[in-house]
Amino acid sequence: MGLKNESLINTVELGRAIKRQREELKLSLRDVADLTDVSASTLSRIENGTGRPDADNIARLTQWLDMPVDRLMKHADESVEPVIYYPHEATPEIVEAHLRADRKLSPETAEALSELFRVAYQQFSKRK
Amino acid sequence: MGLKNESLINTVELGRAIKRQREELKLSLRDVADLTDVSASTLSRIENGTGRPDADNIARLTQWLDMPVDRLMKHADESVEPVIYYPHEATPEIVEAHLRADRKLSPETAEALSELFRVAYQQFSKRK
DNA sequence: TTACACTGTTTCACAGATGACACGTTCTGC
DNA sequence: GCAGAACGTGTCATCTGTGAAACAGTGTAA
Repeated sequence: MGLKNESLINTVELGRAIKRQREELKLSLRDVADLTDVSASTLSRIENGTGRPDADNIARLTQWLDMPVDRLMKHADESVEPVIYYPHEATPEIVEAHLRADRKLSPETAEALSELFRVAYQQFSKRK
Repeated sequence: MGLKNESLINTVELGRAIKRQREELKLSLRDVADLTDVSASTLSRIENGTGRPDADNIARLTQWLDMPVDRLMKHADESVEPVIYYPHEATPEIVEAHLRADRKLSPETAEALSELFRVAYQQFSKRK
């Protein structure tokens, strides 16, 4: 899956956006610091893209930018592998839970598949 | 403006959403931990709403929930939203992953159930 | 020049989030 | 009954982001 050492959030992009907006408005680092309740030192680090800002500071700054946080997300759906679960069981209950949660299936379809799977599971399980 | 000691991110809501979804899918804490690359202990803390998760873990979990991060933001204008997400699917691939990972089933049984489910899924899906 | 105000950056002690691991409990199979 | 595994949670050493303050430059006015 995703590498652990690389952040899922594009903090470099955030830093650039902040600096652009700040200079556009001809504000100093400390001006923005006061406006956003982020310290000047931290703001400097963020603008330069060093480190990984915590959630609150990211929230304060995107709020000031009026930018949705999700725009900073490195969407991992680039990965070839969609979504795979590795639980420990595949009981009818679990399959049913998945089916009920599946937006693509109508409730009737989910119900029918659940029932079918349940019967099949029992059949196959008992012949062990 | 905003008080500094209170987070701008509704981590309690996040914890509740995670727990709801996890129990809906009947997954264990460690299952979700493996799926999201968030450690089990951290996940436990988040579900219980203690502490302030860092940005990466929030990103990983909202990504797993298929929930926009902005929905966790405490904007000045308050919105009331207990929203339920149903991001997951029950495609044959996913069910097959479950079956193969099921220690209680023999490989042959898992294979047979996978094939059966695959056929049934196609049948039911196409009749829309 | 001198003195002062401002800029962005860096230092540093500290608070707290993290994951590996251990713990106690509850299932589950034998 | 009895192991053994899986469950959620607690412990703890490590790591890192933080803000106050110090810092080095750069005007700017007397």
